[in-house]
Amino acid sequence: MERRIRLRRPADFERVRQEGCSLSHPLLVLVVRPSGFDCTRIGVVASRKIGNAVARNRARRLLRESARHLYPRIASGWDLVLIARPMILRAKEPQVREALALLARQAALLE
RNA sequence: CAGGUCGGCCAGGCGGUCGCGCCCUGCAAAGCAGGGCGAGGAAAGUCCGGGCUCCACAGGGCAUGGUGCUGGGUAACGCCCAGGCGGGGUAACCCGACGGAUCGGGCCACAGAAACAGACCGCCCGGCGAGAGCCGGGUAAGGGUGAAAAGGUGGUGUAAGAGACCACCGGCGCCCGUGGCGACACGGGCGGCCAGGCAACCCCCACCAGGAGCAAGGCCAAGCAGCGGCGAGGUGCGGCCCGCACCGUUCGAGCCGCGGGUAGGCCGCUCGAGGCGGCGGGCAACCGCCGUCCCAGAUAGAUGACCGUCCGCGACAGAACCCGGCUUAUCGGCCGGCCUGGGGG
RNA sequence: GUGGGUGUGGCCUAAAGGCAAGGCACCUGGUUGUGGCCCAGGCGAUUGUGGGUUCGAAUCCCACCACUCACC
Repeated sequence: MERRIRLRRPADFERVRQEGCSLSHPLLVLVVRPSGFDCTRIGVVASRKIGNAVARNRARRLLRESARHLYPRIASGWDLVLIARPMILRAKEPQVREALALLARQAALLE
């Protein structure tokens, strides 16, 4: 997933998590807020609760890969933050993608 | 063959599709195309040591902290190598904070007479007493206590005894000789056995250490607003004092409280005490010379997903300025040296 | 990145190198018509883990683990 469509700055993360709406699933949490631009940007978070550095990297990679496959079908003009939950370490990529698609449909971002 | 011990190495492979970061080249550019590179042996814990950067410059004294057999290696070390000594193991081999207890202070619970100073039961002598025994003195062999109580055996000696004396053995101190750079070892002589342990208690001795840390430090851009109180000292060095320098005591350094602004980008940023190969020196750690290679540089933080296939369904685990060590975690596999036991030729 | 702190029964705290103490909780009995309060008795500890120093370690030293705080 290219960096230009990623959330980068700490202030962006702070704004989305303060002002956005959140939807949860056992594997992850999705936070949504209108971006004010045409494009949609996505940020990925794994806290120390997930585990050590290897586990946190694994969780972020799963979320990024799922978002990459779904990105063309997601509506434009939103900022998304994906937060990993501990259960995600036991899942494989298609399950994570399915969970993300479910949350995106609930948020009316996906068809 | 079995068991042990020491050392070194590997860390799923191959093929395909989609995807990520950096660098180079081409195109005028957003970008696209091609090529190259892309986590570890511990990247970890942050327990030590250095490089690098800033703190204006260096000095003296007192503290504080660390290390602790000897020699060597190294940029340096609390690391490594070799050796000595002590301990463990049949052995290969492993382990060791391993300087000083007559400078001084402190501690050694309980038990025990007594924990570094003395005598409870004993033994012996003298006196008293009809006697049991009592009093005074000598003694430290035997008993008892304890983790620890004036070296062991045999003799001489004695009232009873005792290194009081003698022989041998063991330990300690001093002196001399030999070997070794040295720690130390071996041999000889003398001395008295005056008599403990703990310095991972203070301490003494020797050696070492200025402070902070890449959020160091430098550049660019953007933004802002002051007010009130205390006030003669404050800052540069971290602990203190001296010295030196700077700012300040009318125009107010600094501190405290309230309030206001920013949290973007670039450099540092990877070529290094570097890897590999050869030759030479050294027992080794390691060093020198020559050749050759370029091997992550991210900044919400790049290595992943899916499919096929093989083995045994693959552990611990992710660079964040860089190196040298230590320690800890780790499924399993491969190679080699040595030791012990058994069997065969 | 740097520098501190803590770890003791289920919980909260004690303990100058010498038998790990107390309160709450829990259990049993008493008191009461019943429960609480109260009284008596009892159970319950690898002192975070592993080594070392010492005759002897919760205490001293080293390494590790977990939690936690402060600063930039």
